[in-house]
Amino acid sequence: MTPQPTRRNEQSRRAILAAALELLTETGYQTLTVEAIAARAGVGKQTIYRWWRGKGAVILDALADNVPAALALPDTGDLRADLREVLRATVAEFADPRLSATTRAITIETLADEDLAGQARDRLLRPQLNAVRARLEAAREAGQVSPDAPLDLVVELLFGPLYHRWLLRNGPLTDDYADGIVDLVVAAVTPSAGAGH
Amino acid sequence: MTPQPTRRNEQSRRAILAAALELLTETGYQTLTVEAIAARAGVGKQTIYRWWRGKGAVILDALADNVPAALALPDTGDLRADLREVLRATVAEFADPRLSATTRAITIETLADEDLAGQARDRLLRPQLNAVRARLEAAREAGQVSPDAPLDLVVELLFGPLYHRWLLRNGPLTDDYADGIVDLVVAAVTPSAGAGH
DNA sequence: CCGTCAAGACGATACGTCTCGTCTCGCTGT
DNA sequence: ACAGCGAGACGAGACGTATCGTCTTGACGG
Repeated sequence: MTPQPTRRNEQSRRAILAAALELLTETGYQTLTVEAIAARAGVGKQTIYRWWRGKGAVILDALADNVPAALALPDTGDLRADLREVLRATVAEFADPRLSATTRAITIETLADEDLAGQARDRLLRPQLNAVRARLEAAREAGQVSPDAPLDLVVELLFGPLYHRWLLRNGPLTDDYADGIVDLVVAAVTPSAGAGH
Repeated sequence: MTPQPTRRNEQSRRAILAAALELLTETGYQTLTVEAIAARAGVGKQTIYRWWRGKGAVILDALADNVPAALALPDTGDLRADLREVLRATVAEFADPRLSATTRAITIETLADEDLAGQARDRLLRPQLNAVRARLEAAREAGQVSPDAPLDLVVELLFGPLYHRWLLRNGPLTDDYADGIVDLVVAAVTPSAGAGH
């Protein structure tokens, strides 16, 4: 039933993932088919279905391969400036149609397929969120953030509105928008403001 | 080319929308087909394609019919309590598998089809956000919110994290989570805290 | 008034196309 | 020889279009 991974053809695997990424950026996710991936990769369809559950799993694998396991934020000592930089970068990524299409593709798959959601969360989303959380922890130790601020929640407060506006097309994604989010969140967690309940 | 709306059969229209909602809750969005809607409604396929562009448009119409054009939040004078109630209600809706499936369906369609995104935004999302914004304006006039707080952004700060966690399945949706968001946002906009940049 | 009639939406269904995922071939490398 | 491989045939099922005869509607003439 289950194929033996030791006999797997590494060349075919790489060709499939590369072809999937190419076709994704060329034609978009909706029109992407497993047969097209197989043809582009010079591979039989069955080789894809033998190792993946479908096109969603293939694309997730392809995207996850290009994401470093652990990434770190800059730490200039100025929390507001560092957060602005991260959110502005995310805004730029979402505003770029090419990159946006890629991210949107895997998000659709996450919505539709609960099994893939876990992998997408762990391999694509969490590394980004954890990096921001680490920066917030450093700020907390520096006394710039209230000691009892729920940092996981703060991270979601930063990225949640961004994803919300992007996914639901609820407005333009600009640097001013990113800065506005940062200002509000920084105000919420600044010690003098009393972020605790 | 375009059919005349005056000659439209109201019974068929209602039967189609009702059948779409029924099948949506019974079998889910992925397995939902236009042919099944037509069969359940006792209607020809062409009658659906005559008035809608596809199953996404049908479902959007069906959902929008059940949403009041203008809804208002409770105003007890306690901003924090009122916001908690709204976010707790939203959390409950997202946590309920039945209701969640319905909302998720139209969200998928919004992701995939840009034309539908506008309608979904105006008919489903905006009424909810505007109601919260109106409550925030009242709070601002009462001096509970900083005069220069960007209210549209504040609304997104409330709902963004909720949608983010729900769509990407990034954690459990609980009342505590809703309360935590409200506490942070209230801290960000409270006048003494200085929400301005 | 009321019968006639054309326009057009209706239910029903056949049709071709597309994609999916499975299955079946030889072929190849170990 | 055995298991994965490229290639592609195959059935299932959904899509969107086309076409059938029927039914409703509203305008017009007697």
